[in-house]
Amino acid sequence: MSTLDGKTYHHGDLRSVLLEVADRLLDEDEAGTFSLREVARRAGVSAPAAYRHFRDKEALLAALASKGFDDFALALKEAISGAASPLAAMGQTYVRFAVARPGRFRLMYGRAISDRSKYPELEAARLASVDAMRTAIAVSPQAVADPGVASLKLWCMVHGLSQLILDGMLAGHDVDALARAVTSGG
Amino acid sequence: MSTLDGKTYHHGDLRSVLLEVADRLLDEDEAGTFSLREVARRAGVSAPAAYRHFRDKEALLAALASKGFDDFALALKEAISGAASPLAAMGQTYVRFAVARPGRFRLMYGRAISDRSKYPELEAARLASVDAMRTAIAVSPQAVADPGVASLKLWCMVHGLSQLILDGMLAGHDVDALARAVTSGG
DNA sequence: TGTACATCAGTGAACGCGCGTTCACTGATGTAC
DNA sequence: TGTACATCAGTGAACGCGCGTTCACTGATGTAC
Repeated sequence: MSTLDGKTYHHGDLRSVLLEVADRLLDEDEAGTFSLREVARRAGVSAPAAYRHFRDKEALLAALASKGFDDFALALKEAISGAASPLAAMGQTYVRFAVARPGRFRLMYGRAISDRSKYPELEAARLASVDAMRTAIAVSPQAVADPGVASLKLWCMVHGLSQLILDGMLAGHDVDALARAVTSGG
Repeated sequence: MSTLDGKTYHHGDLRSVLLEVADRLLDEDEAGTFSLREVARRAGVSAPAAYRHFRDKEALLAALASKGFDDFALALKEAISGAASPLAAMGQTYVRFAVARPGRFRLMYGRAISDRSKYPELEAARLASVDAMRTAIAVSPQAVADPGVASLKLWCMVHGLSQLILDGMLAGHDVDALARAVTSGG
């Protein structure tokens, strides 16, 4: 049952392994254009094996993106809670998250998944991260006239900054400094 | 020399035609993943013919993106000049430009062109549009403490908003209203 | 005005590639008795 | 404890596809004399 390298014919936890491998591939191939075959290859498994665990390639990407949003929401919540300036903390965390793993961020927000409504858990995970951002406004010590507009602005600002950095439009600038400038009051 | 449909063996202006066709394709295929072959097909020409006019597929994309930034800079300048609120005008124009033709916007700011430094005219065109944005701050009647930070914020905000709209994260909202909210003072 | 010739801008065929996915299959596992 | 059998989770081969690009070519054009 066990082969020399400890693998069995039945893999045991192939689904997790495929997700891990794909997640790592996102760092090599930021466009997220890696192939299912490549994922299977690196997992040491034949390509069709993947179809035991995912309906198709997009389903794998969706699972990956969901995980991304889960991590994202968690990171945002942690950063916000107890921070002297929740806005700044949130902004910095947002941008750092994007910059740390551009491929993952692009997958989360990009159009690689054509119809997000097919993946309810993905939408749920995404909304949890939106919620975390709203919280940053709500718990902010600065009084805000219109929380709705304020959080929209904040979101646009940190998202725009992240995208511009990822797309190389702000090369040569310090990421944290940019994030700080953008979330500074006013 | 003339065939029935008015075409000659030597096309005359194939380069322009290819660019036009590709530009139109950007509207059908927002990801910009259309193939060179498809462009040639629609231009009524064999695929290799394109190589008389572009080094490779990326060169065609770069030419397309350059044209996009030219149009963009022009639109921004026009919107700003003489506007009561240059900031709002600029923001609205930015977002409208993105929303009007998502494929083109994505090509301009995305990573379809892997090494932008290979296309100096593309960078020049892009910088012209950045300049237009700086102008919006400079000519703004509101006094601004730090024009550098202010224009960074503005840019991030309108770019982020554009991206979020294009990525379907703000479905159901009115684009102009969003743009107005985001560029409103404060 | 005619002609020889270089050059330009197309052509169809082909190369090599890797993809997503399906198929019929087989080895491994778990369970009922 | 043994065994028959259903089910699960892999396999290799294959399908059909379209891609970017190169090749040797040919038809069209422009120019020098």
